[in-house]
Amino acid sequence: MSRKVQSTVLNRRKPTQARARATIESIFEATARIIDREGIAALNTNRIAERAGISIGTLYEYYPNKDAILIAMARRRLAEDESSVRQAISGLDDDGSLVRNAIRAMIALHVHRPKVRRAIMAVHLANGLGSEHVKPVQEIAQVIAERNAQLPLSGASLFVVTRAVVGVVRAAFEERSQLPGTDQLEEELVRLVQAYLSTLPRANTVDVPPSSPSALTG
Amino acid sequence: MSRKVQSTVLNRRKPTQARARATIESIFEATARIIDREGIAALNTNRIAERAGISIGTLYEYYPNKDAILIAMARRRLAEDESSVRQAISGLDDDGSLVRNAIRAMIALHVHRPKVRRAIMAVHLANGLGSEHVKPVQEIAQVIAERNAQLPLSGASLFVVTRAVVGVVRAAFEERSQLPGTDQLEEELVRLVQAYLSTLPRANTVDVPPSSPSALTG
Amino acid sequence: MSRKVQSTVLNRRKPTQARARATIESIFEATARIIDREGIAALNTNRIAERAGISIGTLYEYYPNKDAILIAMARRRLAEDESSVRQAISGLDDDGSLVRNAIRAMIALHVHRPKVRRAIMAVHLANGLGSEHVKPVQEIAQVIAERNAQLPLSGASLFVVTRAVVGVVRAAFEERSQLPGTDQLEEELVRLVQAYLSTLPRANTVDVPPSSPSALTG
Amino acid sequence: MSRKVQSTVLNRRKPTQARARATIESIFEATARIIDREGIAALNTNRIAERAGISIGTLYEYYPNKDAILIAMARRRLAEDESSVRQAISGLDDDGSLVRNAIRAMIALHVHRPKVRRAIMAVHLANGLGSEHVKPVQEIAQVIAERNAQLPLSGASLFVVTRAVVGVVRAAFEERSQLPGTDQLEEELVRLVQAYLSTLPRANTVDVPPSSPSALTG
DNA sequence: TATGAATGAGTCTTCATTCAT
DNA sequence: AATGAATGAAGACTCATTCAT
Repeated sequence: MSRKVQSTVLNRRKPTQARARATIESIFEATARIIDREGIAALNTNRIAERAGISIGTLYEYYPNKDAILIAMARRRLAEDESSVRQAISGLDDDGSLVRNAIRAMIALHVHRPKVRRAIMAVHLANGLGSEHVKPVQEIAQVIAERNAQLPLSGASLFVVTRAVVGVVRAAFEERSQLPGTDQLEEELVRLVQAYLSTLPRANTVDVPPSSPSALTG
Repeated sequence: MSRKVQSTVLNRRKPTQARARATIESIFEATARIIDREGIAALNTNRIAERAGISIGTLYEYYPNKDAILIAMARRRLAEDESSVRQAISGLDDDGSLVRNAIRAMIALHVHRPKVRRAIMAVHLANGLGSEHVKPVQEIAQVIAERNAQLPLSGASLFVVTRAVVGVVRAAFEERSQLPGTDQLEEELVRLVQAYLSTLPRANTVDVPPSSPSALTG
Repeated sequence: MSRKVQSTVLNRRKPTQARARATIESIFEATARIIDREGIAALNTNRIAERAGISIGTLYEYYPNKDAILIAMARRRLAEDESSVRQAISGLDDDGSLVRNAIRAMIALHVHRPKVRRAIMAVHLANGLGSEHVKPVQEIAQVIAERNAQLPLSGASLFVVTRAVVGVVRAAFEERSQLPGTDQLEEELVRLVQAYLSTLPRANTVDVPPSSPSALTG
Repeated sequence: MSRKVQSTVLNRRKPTQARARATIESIFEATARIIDREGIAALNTNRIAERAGISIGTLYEYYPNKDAILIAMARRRLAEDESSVRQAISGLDDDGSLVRNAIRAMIALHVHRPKVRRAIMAVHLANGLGSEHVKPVQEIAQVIAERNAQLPLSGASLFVVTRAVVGVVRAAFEERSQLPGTDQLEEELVRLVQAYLSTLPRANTVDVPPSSPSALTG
């Protein structure tokens, strides 16, 4: 991305970077649209380039291979997910609304193109990037842990709440059947998390210890 | 039509059926091994035939295309899963061990070649067979519901416990990180389910919160 | 067909031969039906056997390969064609009805499954059996020549009338458009042949010298 | 986008188009050669690409499948045929030479690789393109009709002359036997057509029987 | 004679990727 | 940087034919 650092004015690269960003955006958008409408089996680099309005050569100027595109999309999504949830719980105190807000934010993440999310996350995982997958979760957990010093969320417990929520949300969007609507889903998930946390051995007397909603994975 | 006229008319075709079953088995096993060792990207019909010790023509004698093999495997697995969990909870009363046993059985299902399970279930799902996917869960739920007449498990609640457990178990075997071992996993899941169920509005006064949702999918 | 000549009574093979004839018939019929309904591209030996109600092994007991079946069909048809036309003109004198009857007979040949006729004749031709293709024509020509000693039908003239009629009839059944019906076709063909023959240099004074209708090819 | 900026904008793509034309030509030529030398059974896309000196990928860049190549060849041939015959009769008056010239032109069409012509036309027909097949004939007929306003060529008559000529010419090149040479063929065909036309009911008193039916098909 | 499971060479076709312009 | 024609390895699938029973 920066091999040929030009010696000229700094703002001369701005248009270029802006253009690059636009190109990347069009690649991502084209990829997402194809997955969403035609399925991942119909995804190929030539088609991506075509739909993105660029040449196949240009595509390879930006990404060395097909998987790189999906992985980049997954990474960006993961980052966005983390910041979304972070923002949703920012400024919130440990008053019970923390869990609810985190859950609501997580559900919101899955509303948009769940098929695409699944596809890019699958590739991300299949490429051995499982660790990156979990990182955002971990980090959100830290935030929450800092705010609830007295909550001794063990690794196992954290894992369980976290994946339980993710699993339910994912399933809700995958199985487009007559299953719970978004609101009811939120209600039940909050109940699930609260119930689970309330059974955890407590360090002290805090009443309602919230959880790590996080678990942005998949 | 001659030479080896077998004793009965009935077993006249038995050797053929036995052979067919063996061939199918070898196809499944070869497929599983390839997925497990080389990843699903390395899976192709020629290789399956080769590893199965049959010709590519014979392979297509049994299955019309590659996906058909994966789908057949998924279906068989789903059936086996259902019967495993059914058996695990058979004869159990609603004394709390029901939930634990169901969960233990479900965890056990994922121990064996989780990578293969994921791959075949993904194809199964991707081929629009989501309904078949959910059926076993539904059926196990019936069994449990019959045993706990007073438990008013709403559709949404059933969905949530069910998918929560599945989600956690799946994640545990997918993310091969420093996550909970099998025993701890069981412990936490039982806690999760019991806690959730105990918060549900009850029809009557029964103490023990029942129901293993099982959720054998995925 | 007679490797193992049994030493027993002669009429013992009769049922066998009858059965063989029936089998061949079923093979021909199955082949024709497939070509007619699904096109020659859909024709394969396994399907022929299946539709004929015999095993693929039995099929190869009768014909050494796929083309042999088509060639046998073509030969049989050619023979039938010849005898049909022969019969149509048998006993007819050179009174003008000869041409008409021969033409009518030829048109009749094409009414039944023209698609099949085309397919088998193409294979017959493609296998270098062009000479057999022409033979029936030649033979009918002899018959006619015998009856019209004074008509000096040169080889070229014979070829031309013959193929002209065949060409028109074939086209009429191939191009299923709004083209002439069978009756009008006959009328025009008779006119064509009569007109052509009347221009030929004559040996003597005969008024209306008819032609060789024959040309059963294709 | 740079380096060799060609003079005009227009010819900017000309080299590309010229190359494309050359590639198509090489595909056609390779296909024709294979059919001619090894028969249509030996024709496959890999071999076409090889003989054409291009990669199989490039072949599919130009044509989506094997039949498309044959159909394109047939269409081009049909167009060439039409223009050849049109040119042969252009400027000719209705003096008898019109028929002879049209026939001569039609015979000429079949001199070059009749085997190839047959093969591509068969595929063209088999793909339900029969209407295209007949169109050139129809159009030439119009030209002739315009020049012989008083000739009331009925649909049936037109069909008959037309297919008769085509049938004879085709047979002459298909059956490579001891049949008429090109010159004699022309002679006989002219005689055939003239004779037939002279028997048609005439609108008025014109002596010379006109009309080359042409019939470029097949 | 009949059977039909098994064979595997042969084809078609796709698509990620390269590179000359 | 951008282009897009060309590449060809790879993979899905067919079907004529064989042969053990």
